[in-house]
Amino acid sequence: MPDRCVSKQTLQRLPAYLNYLRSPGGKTGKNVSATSIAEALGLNDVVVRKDLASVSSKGRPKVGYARAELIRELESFLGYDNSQDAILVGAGKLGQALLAYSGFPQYGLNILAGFDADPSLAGREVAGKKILPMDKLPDLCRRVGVHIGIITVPGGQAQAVCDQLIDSGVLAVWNFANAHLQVPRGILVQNENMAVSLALLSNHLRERFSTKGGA
Amino acid sequence: MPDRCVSKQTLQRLPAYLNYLRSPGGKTGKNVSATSIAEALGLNDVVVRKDLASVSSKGRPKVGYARAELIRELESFLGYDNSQDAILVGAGKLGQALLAYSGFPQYGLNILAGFDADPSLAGREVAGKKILPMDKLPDLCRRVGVHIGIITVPGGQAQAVCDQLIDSGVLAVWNFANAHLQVPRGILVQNENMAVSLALLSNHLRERFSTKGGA
DNA sequence: TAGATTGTTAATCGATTAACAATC
DNA sequence: TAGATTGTTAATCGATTAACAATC
Repeated sequence: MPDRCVSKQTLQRLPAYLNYLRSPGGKTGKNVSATSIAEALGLNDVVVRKDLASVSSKGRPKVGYARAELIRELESFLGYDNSQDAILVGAGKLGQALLAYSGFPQYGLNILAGFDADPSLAGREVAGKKILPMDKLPDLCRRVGVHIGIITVPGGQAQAVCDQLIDSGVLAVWNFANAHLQVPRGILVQNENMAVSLALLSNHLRERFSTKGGA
Repeated sequence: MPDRCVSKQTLQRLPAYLNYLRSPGGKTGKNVSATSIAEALGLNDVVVRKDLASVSSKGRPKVGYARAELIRELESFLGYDNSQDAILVGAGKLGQALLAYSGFPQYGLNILAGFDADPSLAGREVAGKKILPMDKLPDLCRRVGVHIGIITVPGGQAQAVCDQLIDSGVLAVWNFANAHLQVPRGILVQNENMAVSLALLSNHLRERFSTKGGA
């Protein structure tokens, strides 16, 4: 069995491999080599080979990997074939967009419901998903065994919501709020931080212009 | 003047420092030390000190940094005080949510308009922002000098949209589509890839349960 | 002064890359 | 067989951490 413990870097590249293998744009033979994936994605081929080795052990010299099987192995490794239940807190614009996004099941995420502190939102539905009042949260989480919580509240409320989620049994938090969340050991916070992305974009533009102007 | 060329890792941490300094939760003295920031965010203090040194040179032994000035320096370094124009392509659910998001100006991003290939969307407004047909894109970008393009179309269309953006003068692409984009040298693609985040969440849960079950 | 804090220089760690042996 | 491709072992690179000197 391949090693289940991979580096964060590897884990971040695996979805790109899967995406490439699924895309109709790529080469369409029965087999696919790490080398060709590397070339298509602009990566070093040894990196790809090492990454694939942690997901599959079916690579054959000269032949490569069986495309269909590698896809299945990646999907399984990434948990796409084993859906996890999640709940979302904060049914504002972003929260509703996520509730309505139909692509998550494909990635093994099943959002059961949204929660919001605003009582006027309670009872509404977004894309067939109920928005419930906050006091229903602990019960639902514990009863169903929800382990993933999605935070889409304003930054100031994020920590309180996070604490509540963890109290209710959540083990992994997907945080869209611009806040640093304090959590106990063993709980994962995955920040989807737009401010970080924007900083990288802005820095790229500044560097480009300063280079052009300077040299 | 502090060094303008910082590592990607540093750049990713700077917004967290700024966020912490702005937050009312933190200590509220006139001065703030790298050590205290490090402690609050769970980072090594030398990392924070090195990061801050690339943004400011006003740190004083025993005293630390003047909070207000450090905030200004971070904002300036991150480009929050120097807004960049952007356009968005793909006015579906996610696209509309981003168009409507009122927090971007705070981060120096100003979305001028949305574009969509669907003619039935053209002419609509979302939060005061026009949705325009695709054929208006090149002209607007060039006329205004837009350098940032946001892609929120389905994966299959992302590369074509990306090419069009670059043709129209865009230098940095913020890609929300699940697709690997091929771009010429000098163009930045910043992927906001939900699949990657979900992979990290899913992996955490798997590891937690396998550890619990195994040992 | 004494001690907290800064900034720097050296050591450690981990990831990437390069070189190579194994194999279909 | 020959050559493409895999997987592994060693070398390189960069980031983090540790140790230390400087200073208000």
